[in-house]
Amino acid sequence: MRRSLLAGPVLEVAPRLLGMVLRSTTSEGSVAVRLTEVEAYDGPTDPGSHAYRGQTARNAVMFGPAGFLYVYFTYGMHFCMNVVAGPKGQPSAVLLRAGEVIEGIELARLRRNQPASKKSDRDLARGPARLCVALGIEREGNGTDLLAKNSPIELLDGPGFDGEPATGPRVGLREAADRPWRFWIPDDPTVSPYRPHVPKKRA
DNA sequence: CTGCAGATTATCT
DNA sequence: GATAATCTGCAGT
Repeated sequence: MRRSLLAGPVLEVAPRLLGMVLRSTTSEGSVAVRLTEVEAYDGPTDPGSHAYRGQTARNAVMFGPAGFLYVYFTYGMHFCMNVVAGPKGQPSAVLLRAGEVIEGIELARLRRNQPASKKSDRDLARGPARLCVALGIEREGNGTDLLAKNSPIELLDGPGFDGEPATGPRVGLREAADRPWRFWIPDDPTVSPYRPHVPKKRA
C-alpha cells in the first residue's frame, strides 16, 4: 500500500479501501480482515465529522498526514477506527465499519467471546466497534502509522475489489445523515445492517 | 428479519 | 449537563 493512494480526496480514498487488508499483531497473535464496508468523513465541509468544529486533543491525528490511524472512544464503551486521508492539514478520514476475518480467526472469536460457527463468524467484525474488538485495537492504537515498517497495525494491498461499490447514507449520524458517503462490497454478508440515528429519551 | 431499551463515560458546550 | 460515527438482549412479526 502506497501512501499516495491515501492522500487524495476522501471520497476517492474510501471506496479504494474496499478489499484491502488490515492486520493487527499483539502479544496474543495476529488477526487480519479484508475490509468490506467504510464511510467517508470530510472534515472542513462535513457536519458529521469530528473535525468539523476544528482541532481538539481527540481529533488531532486527523489533522496530520494520510495513512495514520484515528481511534476514538464513544457511547462510554466502544472504540471505532479511521484511516486518515486527504492532504495534511485538511482533516478527513475513512471510518472502517466492517470486514471479513481472513487470518487469526480463533483469536478473533476469543476476543469477541463467540463460539466457532459459520453463522457467528460472519459477525466477528461486522460493525465498527466489533471490528476494533476482533483486531484488539483500543486507544493506544490512536496515531499508529499504518504504512510504517513493522507497524503493529498495518494496511496491506489485499485482493482488492473490482466492480462498483454500493453506496448509501452513513449509519447512526444525527448531522448530515443524508450524504451517501458509506461504501460497501455489494452482497457481502459481513456488511453491517443499516441503522438510522435514534435520539435518546431522557428520564 | 424489525424495533426498542439499557449500558456507560470521554468529550464538548 | 447532554450527547454520542454502538452493541446486546429480548420481544414481536
